[in-house]
Amino acid sequence: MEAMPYNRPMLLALLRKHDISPTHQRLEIAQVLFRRCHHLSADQILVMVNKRHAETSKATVYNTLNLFRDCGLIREVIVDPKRVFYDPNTEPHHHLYNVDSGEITDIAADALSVSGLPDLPPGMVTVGVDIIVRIRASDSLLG
Amino acid sequence: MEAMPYNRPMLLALLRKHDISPTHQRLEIAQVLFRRCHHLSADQILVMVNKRHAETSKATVYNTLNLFRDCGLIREVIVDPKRVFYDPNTEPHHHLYNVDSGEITDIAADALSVSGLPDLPPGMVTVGVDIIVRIRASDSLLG
DNA sequence: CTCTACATTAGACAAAGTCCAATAATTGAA
DNA sequence: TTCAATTATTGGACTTTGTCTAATGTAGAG
Ligand SMILES: [Mn+2]
Ligand SMILES: [Mn+2]
Ligand SMILES: [Zn+2]
Ligand SMILES: [Zn+2]
Repeated sequence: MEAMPYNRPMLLALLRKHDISPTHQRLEIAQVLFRRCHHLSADQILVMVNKRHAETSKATVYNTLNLFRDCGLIREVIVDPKRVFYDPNTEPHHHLYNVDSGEITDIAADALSVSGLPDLPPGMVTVGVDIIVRIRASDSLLG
Repeated sequence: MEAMPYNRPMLLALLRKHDISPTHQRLEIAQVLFRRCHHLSADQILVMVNKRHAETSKATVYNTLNLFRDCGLIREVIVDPKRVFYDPNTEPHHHLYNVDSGEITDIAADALSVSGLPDLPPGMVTVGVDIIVRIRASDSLLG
């Protein structure tokens, strides 16, 4: 896994490499996504990006996340029916999901192996294999 | 895996066993869920249950699905950010998800093995491991 | 600097799901 | 069987996540 780009020049180069016009808003959103390698929802990103000055709209956050996703810069993590999380790590990997807190943690793909995947129907191809390990505190309700 | 209950008496017994009052609406919903062992969304169930006569409200469908889920009669399948699917098969198993058509197919748990799951943080316990194999037609866009 | 293509925006809209307070059904005890 | 108490159902308001649109703003090639 390569290092994440931290600073403006690196982010700018990253966007240019993907033929994305590096607007102010896109750079701000990229910075939030790539600086700390977290799993964030659109709403969390909207708040973070407008922390200093309100300068990015909800529509732009969604536009940008969809653009970055389509370009393969980020990927979606579907673990919570209430909202999508965006993951700056596009290397194959899996997730630990704390169902109480909502916290999402990476599991390296090479730490983990799956065998016995079924043959696909003819003419079908695998887009990806997502493994989600749902965890909770052992003393929480039901425990 | 045991056979699914088809008819009214069996469904009635199933609900009673879980201390669920077997109302007309709950029996209709159970019948839709258990008769054909599909993965259905709340909206699909609402439509199916009201096919003959409109007799069950949206609120009741959601109430009932949440009740059945809390009782362990069904489980949720989280693969599509747009809606939850409900699965009458609560045995451990995994899913093939056709991202184009939305079709969900079961993968038997014993067909498949995962090794290398990480140690959990102390005091944490696994609720479940979900594996989703996302597939599409090899000649679809991008293919 | 100008022009054009592209990006951003507010706010309307849509869909999934929850909540509420009024009504209706179920149930078990009398 | 009756009846009161409990529990379930309901329409519709509400919330949240996300998309769309048409008006405005901006970037950057020439
Ligand atoms: Mn939802
Ligand atoms: Mn959604
Ligand atoms: Zn991740
Ligand atoms: Zn299933």
